[in-house]
Amino acid sequence: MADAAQAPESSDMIRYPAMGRPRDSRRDQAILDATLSLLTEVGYEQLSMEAVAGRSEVAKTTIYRRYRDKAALVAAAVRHRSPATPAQPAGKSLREDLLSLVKWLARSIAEQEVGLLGALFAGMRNDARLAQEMRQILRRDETAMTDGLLRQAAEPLAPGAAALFAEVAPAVILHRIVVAGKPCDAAFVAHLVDDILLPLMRNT
Amino acid sequence: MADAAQAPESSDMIRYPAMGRPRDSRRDQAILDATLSLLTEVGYEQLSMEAVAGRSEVAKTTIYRRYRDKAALVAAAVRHRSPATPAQPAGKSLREDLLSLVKWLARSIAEQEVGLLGALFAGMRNDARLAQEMRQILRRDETAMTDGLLRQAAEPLAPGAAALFAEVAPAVILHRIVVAGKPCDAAFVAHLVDDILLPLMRNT
DNA sequence: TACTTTCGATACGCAACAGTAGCGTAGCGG
DNA sequence: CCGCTACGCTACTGTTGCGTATCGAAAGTA
Repeated sequence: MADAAQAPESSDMIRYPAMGRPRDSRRDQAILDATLSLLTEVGYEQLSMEAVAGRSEVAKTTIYRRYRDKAALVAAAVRHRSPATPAQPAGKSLREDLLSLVKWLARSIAEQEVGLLGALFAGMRNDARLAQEMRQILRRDETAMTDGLLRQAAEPLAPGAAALFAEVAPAVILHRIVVAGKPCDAAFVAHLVDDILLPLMRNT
Repeated sequence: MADAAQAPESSDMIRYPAMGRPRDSRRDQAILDATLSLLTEVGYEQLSMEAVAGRSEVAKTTIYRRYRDKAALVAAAVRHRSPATPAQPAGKSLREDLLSLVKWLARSIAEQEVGLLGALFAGMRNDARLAQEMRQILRRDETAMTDGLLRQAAEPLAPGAAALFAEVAPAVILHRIVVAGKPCDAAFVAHLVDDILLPLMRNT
């Protein structure tokens, strides 16, 4: 049992053998970290196994001993990604809660999720399974966030309000970053909260 | 003057010489059409010059005679794209107008813009100029749409209402298609109009 | 110690693709 | 007719990148 916990063995990972020299778990970690960071930086197509090997300071053979091919490696890295939960603010007022939540969300999307989304766009044509996996990951973050909002809100919220928030806030932020190409500064965050989110959530 | 009109010569195009056999404009058209359709199908990275040559039934040399490289070809194709304006509905009620407009917008995004956005994601890292060009194209469609809405609306609209529509509607549609991975069916269109857009625009 | 497996290093084989070059032919203008 | 260019075709160079093979050394286990 304890041994099994030390060898996580995601479903994409090639089975760990019982005999001989054991694998180095620090190399497991280094490979996944390098894959994830490169994925967000350059996207799926531009991600090369050689680059992963270089950044993780590991021989290419060491990667292929663990993962069958590039798709399996990327899937494992995405699955391995830590959830990234927002700091829960002490709910003083609904507006303050939303402001801090949207500010965190904008940072999170700009820094990480845009890269993942690029990979999603590119990969969804070639590998539907990988695309589905990424959608799951992205949704996991968003639901974790709205759950916290619903639990700690300063005002009692209608059940549909949190769902509306989850539907609208990430969408508008993403659209601004990618399509408009403008930064999500403090003015934009305030605009999103005051002109869009608060009217919607109070109206429900 | 008339001759200049027949030879559009976009800025990415290699200059058309004054002597010798003239270029065939049908080949110009076929090259740009093939490039654009392939771009929306497979994205920028996966777009190969060989595929463009094959689909347009043109030799690869004929492409390189016109465009310096792949980036110039794609930029010219994107710039050449026709605006795709929505059918303007006879404004019976604001809700009807919004329903038909959102329905058209959802179809348009699902069929074309997702592919262009994929190219945008991929290209924005390698070629900032190309990314800027694509943003311009995408915005051109959206502003054309909101202008029509503001002009023909059944109810008088606040000046901020059309801007809110342009900011929220494409964002939520895109988010649903890409992140949620669900189709924009009639139920979703009604939900978007009744639960999000109408409350927002009436409140302004 | 014998056996098994990991790990790094390097070199491959293979395919895809960008971009170029040369050749022969087809059109257009002077 | 002559000069110029477009066009298709084929072949070619150079690069990139996936995935494999091999070898020797290291590190566990029986």
